[in-house]
Amino acid sequence: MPTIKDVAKEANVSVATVSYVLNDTGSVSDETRERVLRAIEKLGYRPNVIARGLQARESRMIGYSWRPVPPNQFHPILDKFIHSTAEAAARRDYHVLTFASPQPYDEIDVYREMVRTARVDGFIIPNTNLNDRRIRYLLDVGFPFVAFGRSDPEWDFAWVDVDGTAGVQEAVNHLLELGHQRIACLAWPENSFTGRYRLEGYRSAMGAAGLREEEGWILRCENLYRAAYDAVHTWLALPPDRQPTAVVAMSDLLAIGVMNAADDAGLEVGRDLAVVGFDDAPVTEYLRPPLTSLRQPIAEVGELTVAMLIDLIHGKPSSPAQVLLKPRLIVRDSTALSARS
Amino acid sequence: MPTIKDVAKEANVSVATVSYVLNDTGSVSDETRERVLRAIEKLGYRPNVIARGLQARESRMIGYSWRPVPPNQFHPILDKFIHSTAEAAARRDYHVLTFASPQPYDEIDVYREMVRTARVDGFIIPNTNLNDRRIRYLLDVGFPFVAFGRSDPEWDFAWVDVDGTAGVQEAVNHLLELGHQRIACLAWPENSFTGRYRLEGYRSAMGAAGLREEEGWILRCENLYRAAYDAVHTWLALPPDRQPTAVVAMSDLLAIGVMNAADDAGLEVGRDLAVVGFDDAPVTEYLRPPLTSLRQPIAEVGELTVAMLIDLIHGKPSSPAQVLLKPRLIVRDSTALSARS
DNA sequence: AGGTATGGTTTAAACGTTTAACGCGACGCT
DNA sequence: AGCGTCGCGTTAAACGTTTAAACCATACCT
Repeated sequence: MPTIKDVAKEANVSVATVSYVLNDTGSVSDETRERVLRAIEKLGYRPNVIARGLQARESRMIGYSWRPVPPNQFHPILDKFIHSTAEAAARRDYHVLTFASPQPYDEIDVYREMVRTARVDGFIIPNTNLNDRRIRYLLDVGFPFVAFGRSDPEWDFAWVDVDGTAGVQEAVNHLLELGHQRIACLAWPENSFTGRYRLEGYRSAMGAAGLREEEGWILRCENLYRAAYDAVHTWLALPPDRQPTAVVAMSDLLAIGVMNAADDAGLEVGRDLAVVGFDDAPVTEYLRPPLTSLRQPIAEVGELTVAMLIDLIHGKPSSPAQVLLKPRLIVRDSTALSARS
Repeated sequence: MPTIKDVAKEANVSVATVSYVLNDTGSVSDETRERVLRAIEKLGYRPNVIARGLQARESRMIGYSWRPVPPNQFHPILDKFIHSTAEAAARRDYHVLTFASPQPYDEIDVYREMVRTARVDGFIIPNTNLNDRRIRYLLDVGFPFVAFGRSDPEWDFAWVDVDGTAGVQEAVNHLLELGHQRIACLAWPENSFTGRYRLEGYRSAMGAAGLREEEGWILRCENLYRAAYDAVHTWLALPPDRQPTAVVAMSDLLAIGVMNAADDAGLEVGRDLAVVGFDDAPVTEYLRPPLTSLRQPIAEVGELTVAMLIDLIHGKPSSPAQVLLKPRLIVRDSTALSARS
């Protein structure tokens, strides 16, 4: 690989002049600039990013890690998210370093190592939770990061999130418009922060419609197919006049569990039971019936996250510091067929 | 961030001594070593990887890029693959830089830029094809890489691949054992190299069973749901005694298209028509009926790819240079129910 | 004429490491 | 006593950049 010295020699100037031409700083005569550019062209020279990084004390790398996807589950948006962040970063001459998070308890070690060795200039933190240790650590050491998701309201940091409350509200309103009154909600455990926002959307939309919260309609479970499947039987054990005719699930995986259990119980999904999922995983449109779901604006999240992070890295305050994006309800047959009967 | 100089000052030695302690080279007395280690501990020092990289002329980064997943399609194994490579790399003190491939024609530009700026020490090249320009380029400039997938047989390079031929053979044999004789194949277009290997598995298994290749059983289409859906109607237009009772599809997405089309045509998948997919996407087990599919040993592919690549980066010849792994047939109800009737 | 801007260029230090080369005292051998 | 050898440590150069500072014409101003 040619270095800046080779270029300097070729163009008969000092390395400083070459550097000035490269960075468009200093003052260089047109004639010399031409000569340098020709030499660069001839040698196919490109500046070494490592050497630049040492001098500038930056790596131009953004760290991004996610927990391994448990077997039998899928990560509906990972590929889109990585792709959009990688693309957004590249446009600004940054790159994304994806690393695997080990188990939560020594997760911080990996972050700390990246910070101390100057491997990355900042982090994207997905999948946040209340009292998130990663966020706590980064705030403590004052290292740049942007979270995809919210955390403790008292903590002041930059984040981008998708408005689960508004999303689920929209889903519930959609069901109400179709004539549903007995709408159930398959929620996540109490400790899920994201789940809280989404459940809040269910509650407020039901309340706004003047429907009181029925005993047994809200069920909580882990994000597991089997748990969703079983939840349906709990609902079916309710007295017929109190059985839900529609279900809003916190994720597509749960929605699939609901759909299959309903099918096995002899209900026709979309007619006897409306189902709404969350995430709009690519497969939802191929399910029978196709699943109505809330699509997250992932490309936008990626772009924004990166833009904000790079501002922070450069010491700018990143405005705005918090962004809440609305998901979009994609209506398909799992709800559309359910009649206003 | 403390530097090696700070440590040296703290321990009252020269920076060279600190470096020797860090790398376990040179000869350092136990007493001095202790002193240095204490200083390192006290300051929380970790060597700056950029500075190390400049000195060693390496980035300890592995580049990995994939083409964006088209809308309405899914990448069944991306998350597992990235995770396993990231993990394997980290164990060897390397990291994975994921970047987004632009359109194929200027894809090489991105690779060339990474090579010239010394951003990465090597590449993982997924999704290979015949006459792959990325491979051609890297061979030409002699830059280390390992491909996930094969390419021109005349080209000599390191690769890891999953044996599509053996996989589809296993699928066909499984169907034969169940009593199927009229087995169709939904293949990819001629220009798909991976598709060729898989189709070859179909042909050889059929041949070995003494079944002649029936006109119209093999259909080719792009990897699109709609195309698979339509293919079923082509088969159903065959005379009843020549209609396939089983289908092997090149991907899970195609298999889903087949399942849905069969369902809509009044056939019961698993009984009237057996279906096999490829990839074992996480959702397959939740389909109705659950889809029999070929699971790729992704974790192993990731581990091997990284191990081989790092050997190459260090100038070792990487033994073995080519690895073919067998996929495993995961039998589910989409075939299991089809009776030997 | 002498002084001061100004434009174009070079010199050299710095970024944080590694490592070859050297220095030096102690030890063992003849 | 003189001479390697060895163990332990330091000095200094190097990796490929950027950039402050210095330098040197030339031109301009009084």
